[in-house]
Amino acid sequence: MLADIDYFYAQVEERDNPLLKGKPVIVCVFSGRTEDSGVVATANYEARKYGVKSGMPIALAKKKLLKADAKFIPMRHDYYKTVSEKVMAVLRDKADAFEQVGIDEAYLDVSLKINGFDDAERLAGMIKEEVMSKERLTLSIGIGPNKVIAKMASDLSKPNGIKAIRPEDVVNVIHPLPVDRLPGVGKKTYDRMVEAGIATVGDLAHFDRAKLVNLFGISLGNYFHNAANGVDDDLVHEKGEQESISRIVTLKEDTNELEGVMESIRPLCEEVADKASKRGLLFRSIGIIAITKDLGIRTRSKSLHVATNDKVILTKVVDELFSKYLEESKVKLRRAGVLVSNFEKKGTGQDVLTRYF
DNA sequence: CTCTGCCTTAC
DNA sequence: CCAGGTAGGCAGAG
Repeated sequence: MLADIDYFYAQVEERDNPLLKGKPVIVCVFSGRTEDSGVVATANYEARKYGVKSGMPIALAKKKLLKADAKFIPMRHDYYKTVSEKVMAVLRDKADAFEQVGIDEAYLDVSLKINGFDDAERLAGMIKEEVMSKERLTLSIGIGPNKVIAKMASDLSKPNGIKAIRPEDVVNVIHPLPVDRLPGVGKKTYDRMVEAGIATVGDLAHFDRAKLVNLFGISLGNYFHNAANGVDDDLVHEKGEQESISRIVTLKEDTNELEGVMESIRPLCEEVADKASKRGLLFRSIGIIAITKDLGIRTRSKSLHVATNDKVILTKVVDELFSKYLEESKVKLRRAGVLVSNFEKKGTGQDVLTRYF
């Protein structure tokens, strides 16, 4: 199963404020640069009727909703996180294997506790009821013989639905769909596929596997071929440790000056170092993220010889990386960020003083 | 094989 | 008109 909380952030806001019911609700990330700068995180279905979508500039969403009584609400990420944890606890409890994906989705392997797809549909209904009674939230649940099919089934069931795709129906259900409904096919890949004459999932299924590998690489090429044929042997497994920690901000104004950037960046170095320390992690790679005024993304990074979590070292390396970057680049920066990765668990890595004893 | 930089997806 | 955080793959250079 793939269980997905419907229009999550906006649904939580509706739940907590009945006055919002029936109105377009848009949960926004305001960047603080101007009154309306920022993007839409989630919109409820009322707002979607007007063409409002996740990732859209808030200013554009407001334009589309000029004549509607729409509510624009600032995102409360920490709160949604705690709500998510409660829902996930219910879901995890129902599965033999569990894999959370993002804040509002999870795969549940329930093969061992059900007997056939009818039974799985009953279980999905019980899960939805339990989440409704405990958290007052609706879910959509897709059921299939593997993860890709379960995911596609959940998309077809939204909102507040249950849909099972049985093995014997897989091909008939997915082959007519446009190829970008296959998970992993985004805008860029879709354009390339259309260029190659692939418009539907069925087209993709019948496309030569070797050619797909040529076009998209060995890993993606084989994934596309198998998935389009309803085949996916990816296991449902609990995610491992986090592999990177990053923070990024929008600058007050576009700039090309080191001090202007570092002013905004230094607090982020602190936060990142603190977060690593809190988790008992030492990082060996330090990176910067630069987003130019035309929204292009540049990154620079550097690996250290010895892992650290020292914010002074972090800040100094970040300063050097930005200094070097700003010398090379001409375009002004709109946003800037810090990333650390290549973690070692504190205490298990090499200890310079004691290692040789 | 490692490091680096970039691309792409997705929530 | 434009956030923020994380993952994973690929390619080129060393």
